[in-house]
Amino acid sequence: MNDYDPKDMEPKWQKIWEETKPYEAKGSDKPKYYALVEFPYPSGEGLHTGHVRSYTAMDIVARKRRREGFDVLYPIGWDAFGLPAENYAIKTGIHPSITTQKNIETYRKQLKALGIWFDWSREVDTTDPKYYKWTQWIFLKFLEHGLAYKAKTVVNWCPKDKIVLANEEVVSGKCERCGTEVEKREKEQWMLAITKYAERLDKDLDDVDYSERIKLQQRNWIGRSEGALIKFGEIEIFTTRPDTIFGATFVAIAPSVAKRLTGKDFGIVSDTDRENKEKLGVDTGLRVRNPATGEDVPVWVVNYVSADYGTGAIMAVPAHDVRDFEFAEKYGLQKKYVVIPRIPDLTNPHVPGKEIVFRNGVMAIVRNPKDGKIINLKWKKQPWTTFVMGGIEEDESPEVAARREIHEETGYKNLKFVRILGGPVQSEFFAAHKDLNRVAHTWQILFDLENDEKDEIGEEEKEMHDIVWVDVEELKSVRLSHAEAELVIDRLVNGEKPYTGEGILINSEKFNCLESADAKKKITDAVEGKWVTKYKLRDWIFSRQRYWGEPIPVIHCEKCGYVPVPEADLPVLLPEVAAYQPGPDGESPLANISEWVNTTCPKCGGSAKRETDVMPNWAGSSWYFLRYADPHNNTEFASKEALKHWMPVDWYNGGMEHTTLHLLYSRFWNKFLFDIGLVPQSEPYTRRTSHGLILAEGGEKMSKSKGNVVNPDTIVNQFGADTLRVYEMFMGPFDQAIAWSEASLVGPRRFLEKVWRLKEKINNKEIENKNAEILMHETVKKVSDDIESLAFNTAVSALMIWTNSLEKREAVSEEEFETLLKLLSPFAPHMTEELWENLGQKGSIHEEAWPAFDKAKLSKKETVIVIQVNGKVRASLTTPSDTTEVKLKEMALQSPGIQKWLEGRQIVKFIVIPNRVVNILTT
RNA sequence: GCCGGAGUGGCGGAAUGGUAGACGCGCACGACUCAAAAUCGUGUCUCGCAAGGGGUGGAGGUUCGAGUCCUCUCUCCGGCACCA
Repeated sequence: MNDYDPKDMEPKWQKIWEETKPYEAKGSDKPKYYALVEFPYPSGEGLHTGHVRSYTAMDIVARKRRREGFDVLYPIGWDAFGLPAENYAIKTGIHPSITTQKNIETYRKQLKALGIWFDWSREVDTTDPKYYKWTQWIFLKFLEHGLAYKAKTVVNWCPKDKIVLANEEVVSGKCERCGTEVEKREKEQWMLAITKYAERLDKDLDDVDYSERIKLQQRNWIGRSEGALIKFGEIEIFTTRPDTIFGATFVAIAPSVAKRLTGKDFGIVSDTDRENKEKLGVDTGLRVRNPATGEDVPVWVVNYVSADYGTGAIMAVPAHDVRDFEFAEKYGLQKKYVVIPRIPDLTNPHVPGKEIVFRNGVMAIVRNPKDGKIINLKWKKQPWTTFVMGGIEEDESPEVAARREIHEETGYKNLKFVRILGGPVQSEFFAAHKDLNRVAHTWQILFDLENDEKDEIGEEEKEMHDIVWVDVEELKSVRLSHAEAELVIDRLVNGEKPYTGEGILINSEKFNCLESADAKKKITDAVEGKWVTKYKLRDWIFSRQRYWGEPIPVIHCEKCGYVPVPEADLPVLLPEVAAYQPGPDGESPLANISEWVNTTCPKCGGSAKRETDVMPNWAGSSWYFLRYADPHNNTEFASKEALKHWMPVDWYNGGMEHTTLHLLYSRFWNKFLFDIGLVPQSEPYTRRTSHGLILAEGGEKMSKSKGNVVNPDTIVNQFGADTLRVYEMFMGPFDQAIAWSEASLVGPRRFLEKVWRLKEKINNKEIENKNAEILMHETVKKVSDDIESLAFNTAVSALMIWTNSLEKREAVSEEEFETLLKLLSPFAPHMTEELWENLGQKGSIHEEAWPAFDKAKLSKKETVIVIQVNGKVRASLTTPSDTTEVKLKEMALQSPGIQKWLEGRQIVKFIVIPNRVVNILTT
């Protein structure tokens, strides 16, 4: 009975498909569909479960598309340059290409055993000279258009291994291999000017269908921001907050900028890439003019400004920037408040039509240092509790005003000024006792009581309020009648923090009372600054001092400089080396082969040296999707016709971890090739989605070192490829990380067995009844829709529900069974093909048209209506669909068990939502 | 610190503002069996004998009705991080 056995069935069909090649893209007249997954790095560990997740998902999409009438391209290849093969070569002396080819063989076998229908005739391999010839060729195009250049950059250097390390080889500042502390070294490197494309890489995201989190992550990475370039004397600074310029009390510059300016080394090292680094700085002695205030301000060299963002110089505004604040506190530099928050009192808002009256005020926080208690005033005629407060008179400083108010309102006279709590705020409220709308700029000042000595206060004041002493904890629960109470208490408890938000300008001469947003450009204009856009994105360091990569096709000649290798001489082949160790000065191992390095200059014919750096392993993957269109072309990287036919990629699925590097790099290459007229679209991918990580059973990351890696082969052997595929689709939402669960695999396996057994129930009768037919059409719709929205888990669930229902029946019609198989076939291609054959069908189920649903057959005859009384479910009712409201009301009242809820009550209202709910509201 | 995402049974997870827990795993009981496995059936949020009550991290709010919308808050995950 239970004779479902994938062991023979799966290899059998794989062999047949291998021979009939149903998966090859034809380039026919049918509409094209290009489905793409990230090609794997063929590591020694073999395929992992994450590959299966992504590849199966797109396999399902690709199969569905084919059956919807598309000519589908779903290719695969190998991103085969990379460190593991090279490190293995250093250890064993085995050439990386041998290791790589062996691994590719394994991957191929594994992928085929999963029944994924890749177009194997279009395989690409980035390490194949026929492929990397064109990677080199594209590099020469970059060079030709001035987008590849040499520059000195800082690299990670392991002094023991004498090797330049990739960032991923540096683990908490140490060499991953030998544990030696990594040093920073300057080195001349090839760069690609991706920053020239920053604006378009950002803006063009508007027009592509990437999931929001992908777009967001790319935008953050590109880091567009607008701001002003403003000259402080000879120093030009960049700021996004020109509205705070009146508070710029010094200028901070990066060490290299200081050196350039003064020729001196101040012993400060720029260290902007380490977290929680203590801020350090030295006064250069230079003074420059703040163009807004006209005052001279000091110039400091600091370690927290980096030379390569903006201009390497900033105007420091301690009152409104956390970093400047921290630095100014440490070195005792001046702080000036120029932007204050607007705090409208929501419980007591401005009354429209009433006069608006402005005042400068103070709020005095009077503390008894003995017990830490604070004075509150409890007002007698108004429901208010406040601190001591009042207006600042002409010629008064805030402190003097505060002392006067304290004396008037409390009688205390011996007070010690402690500190200003923070910058003033603008509160906006309706002053009921004066019948006016108040806009107040209020300083908060903390005083300690020196002693109890106090004068008698006036009768008038006494009548107004009582004095209450409250400790800080209680303060939080007192409902203080200040809009800014929360801010003030925070400043009192946690100390001052700079106000970095936008707000209203003060102390800014003619710009006072403007809003920040408004003031930014006005001030920039006034100081003759320039409004500019900046990006965080940096140019791409394109050199690697390694062996296993594409040689950079450039020759250096003493006379002619850097000369591109002529196109006819491409590819520059990776030479055989005796050892894979780096060169004596950390160069690539290629530097050790003098007969390869020494060559002649293509320009002047004199002696010259080859570039020994190779490309990063991001190079080959930056354009592989183009090569798939025309993988065997020997004269072009891909023909224009082929590109025009297949590009753009309609749907590209891959890992979230490639969002910022690979995805951005490949968009950049594609845009460049578009600009020089070699590819047809500016954006390579129409739609991009990401699958979630598959974690190990305990929720940790799978890793070789933890020994918790699940090998797909084991699962295929034990359960079959179809079960593995269905399981991975069913396990949870596709875009979320999820833990592997061996125990849960039996569910999908049982489901497939159940489908398998259904064949016993087939007869040729019509579909049994209307409900069965509805379920069929519902399932067709649900599965079709869910595949499009990557909701594979609920698609499988819908198939299970239908299967369970069919299984309970005596007999199943042929139409139902065939439809079920068709829907299931992209998920479980082998067993459905087998069952299809058993049915006596000619040809492959995978060539059958995708099932369509009939909209008219989706609507149910009967609907369950929920009856609520006062929002609580009290009964339910099966009614013909689309019963009218009036009828529903009637039926609801008559339905059993409802009357008792209505006894002794008056019905106030009916809420009737047809086909859903009747809610009866009573008194 | 900043920017995202997520918190629902024993577990993975469902749920256009309309019966919370679909589907699957696990578990319990039953059928079949000499027995077991497999399979099938029934049950499985929680308190309660029941009638009913409570329940989607927590506190408020909007609504006839909130897992879903709004405000605040806690926790976890991801990304960026002295970016001016």
